[in-house]
Amino acid sequence: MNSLEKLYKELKKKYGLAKGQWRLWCKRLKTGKEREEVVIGAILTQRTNWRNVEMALKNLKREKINSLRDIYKLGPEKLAPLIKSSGFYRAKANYLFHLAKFIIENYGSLREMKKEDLPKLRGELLKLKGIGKETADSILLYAIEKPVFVIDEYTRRFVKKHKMAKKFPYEYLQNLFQKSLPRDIKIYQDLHAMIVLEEKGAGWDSKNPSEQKII
DNA sequence: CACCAGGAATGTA
DNA sequence: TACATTCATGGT
Repeated sequence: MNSLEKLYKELKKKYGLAKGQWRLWCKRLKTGKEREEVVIGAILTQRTNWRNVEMALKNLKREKINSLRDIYKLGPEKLAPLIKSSGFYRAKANYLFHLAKFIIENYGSLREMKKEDLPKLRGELLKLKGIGKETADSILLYAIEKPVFVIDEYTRRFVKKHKMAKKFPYEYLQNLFQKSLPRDIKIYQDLHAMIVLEEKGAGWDSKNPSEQKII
């Protein structure tokens, strides 16, 4: 067992089962609706805290905008004011609209998207404006359920803290995680989620645990 | 008013 | 390829 697998087991002991509320969040991904919300959240949360994203999501729900298809039909101009609280809202409205448009026009749904292979999907997502590696991989791992490890600031901190590497480019770290772990979507999701909890320190928002940001 | 929030795109060597 | 700089906004 390598050192990363050991860290994984330790985190699991700490956050698994007893304190495993975050598992509820993962289970909710079973529904297509929740997976679409992951896509929406992935864009809205860029350079913004999750609380502001929640307000935006609430606005969308109030207007009955619950799916990527709804966003596609709505258009960026009408979308922008609804997501104002998430910051950078004009840019994000465009990013999100074009992402929804891409998914709906080319695949129809996330479920259909999953049938395509990972490198092709990743390449397609990265071509879209406003979608970089972290956002693309978040969508791939949590919404489409492809085995790709997400590297974010929390992951970088984690790597530094445990002296797992001396350089920190995205692909290098991604490869480090993927070659040290079984190629398993669930493990990638679990570990990434626990790293976020661990590095974030604060743990769960007691008022609203199910909405805790993980991706 | 300063600073924060889990990025992305572009420039540069 | 890898690191530095620029851009983009509401909330507190």
